[in-house]
Amino acid sequence: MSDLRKGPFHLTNTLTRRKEEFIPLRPPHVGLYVCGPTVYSDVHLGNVRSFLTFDVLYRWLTHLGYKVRYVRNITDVGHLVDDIDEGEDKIAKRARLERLEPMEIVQKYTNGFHDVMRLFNILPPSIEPTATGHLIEQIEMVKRIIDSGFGYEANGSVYFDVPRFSEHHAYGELSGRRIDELLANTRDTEGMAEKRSPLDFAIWKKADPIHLMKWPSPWGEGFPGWHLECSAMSTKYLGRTFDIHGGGMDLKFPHHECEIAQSVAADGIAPVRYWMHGNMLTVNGRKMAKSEGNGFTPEELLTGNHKLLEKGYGAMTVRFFMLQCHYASTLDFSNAAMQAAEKGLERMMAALSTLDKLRATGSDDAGVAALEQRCYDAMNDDLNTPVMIAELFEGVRLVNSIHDGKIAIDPNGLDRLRTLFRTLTNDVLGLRQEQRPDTDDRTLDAMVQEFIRMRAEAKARKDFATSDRLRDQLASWGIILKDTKEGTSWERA
RNA sequence: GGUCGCGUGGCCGAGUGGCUAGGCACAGCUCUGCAAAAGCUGCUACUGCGGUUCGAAUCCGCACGCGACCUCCA
Repeated sequence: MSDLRKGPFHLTNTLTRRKEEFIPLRPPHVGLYVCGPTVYSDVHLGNVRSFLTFDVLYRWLTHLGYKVRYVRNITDVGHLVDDIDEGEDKIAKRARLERLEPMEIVQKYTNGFHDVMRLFNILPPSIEPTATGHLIEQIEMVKRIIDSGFGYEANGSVYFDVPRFSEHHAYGELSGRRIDELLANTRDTEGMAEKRSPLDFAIWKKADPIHLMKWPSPWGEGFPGWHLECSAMSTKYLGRTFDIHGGGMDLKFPHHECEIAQSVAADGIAPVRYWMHGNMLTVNGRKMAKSEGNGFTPEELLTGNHKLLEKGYGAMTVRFFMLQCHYASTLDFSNAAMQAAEKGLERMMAALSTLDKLRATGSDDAGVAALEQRCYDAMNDDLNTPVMIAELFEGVRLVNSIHDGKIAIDPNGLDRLRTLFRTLTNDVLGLRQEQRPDTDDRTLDAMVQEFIRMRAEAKARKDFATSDRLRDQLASWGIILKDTKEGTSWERA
């Protein structure tokens, strides 16, 4: 944990709405829970942003030396489509539409989700539990809630008694809601006859005979309520109280508010010490969402085959683009911003490989120690990736200047610079060279190298007409040559 | 309607009561046979109107504009 000396880590706790020093319950262990996807359709770029935010958190905590148990669930049952009482399970609905067994839907979109996570270099969690795999834990939790007096059964379903709970505990603390205001804003209570209050939410739902996904329980055949799985599974793997719970801003209410209420009701203790919420990705100022129809899938992003996309963009470009904005701010997607990110990432990755060629000839560290400290300060200040990236660009300038012989650095400084750069860009930010199938193609590379050789020969005999013709020919195929002291390299336009 | 948040230079986006990120774009210069790449230099912004202060983009109030949540959503 030597890195912890570089300063305390602060993060914004959305429960207190303040930036707080992060002190784990049982150092060096950290318990982290993040709400995962509901696997009934393809993930879109907005989802990716959220998982990316917590990926960086996970990477940073790990880098600081903490032993992180990172739990991110797969929701494979429980979300209703329409109204609270009349709705159909999302996965069951999808299964009906696609004429598949519900678990086929679950598997299909879970696989897709994992593919996307890999594409964006988002690390897998330590545990990835599913709701259907934890029915017993959920049923037990419902029992505890009933026993504590905050749950009641009605016609085979079990509801959480919000008004009663709020008489004893602070319901609405996380999202800043007041129960009387919530009641005043309640819409029509049609079809909610079973519930004592419109604010109550289902923790167990009775399944009608044709329902596809259902399990036996003390209250009859049914399925767990939507908020329950996170509470049950976080308790199982991280304990009744754990360090950090993350999720998208849009889950704050009611999902996370309900989680708190359930845990307090069942176990008598607040489940989470630090709540973290990532902000939304927007398109033309509007939240990217399935329901808005303004989302696109990673595949469309890569191919550029979508009306919002002027061209295709690599996964690493997107990752870099997102990291240039603080996680708590909204980020607007635009082609101009993506193209700027593409250029910036290229420059940074180029510096990373230039680093290998540098030689230490100086007598001091050229400011590397100070640069390192600024990078750590930025990350320790609520994961301020945009500021750290700004510092890294100062590092890029330093690398290039050393390469050009304009600045000298001593061996220790160079070592430190290499370690710093590789660690922060690869391990912490999770950036790597964009996977460009074309440039990885050995045949293509061999062909281009032959052109480069022919051009070098032409240049050697000052036949610039020929050398330029070769270069222009490559350019017309989208291959750009770059002459350096070490020779000529190439890249895709 | 209720709650919360935002409004920064051509674009994207950080940010602290005073010293005023970074990327992209643009312009000039250096290097180079030319170009690209790289380096250097320039471009000095903070919605409007009041107020607090020696001093505010940063604090307070009002106005305007935008968004999120209040129903599933990362």
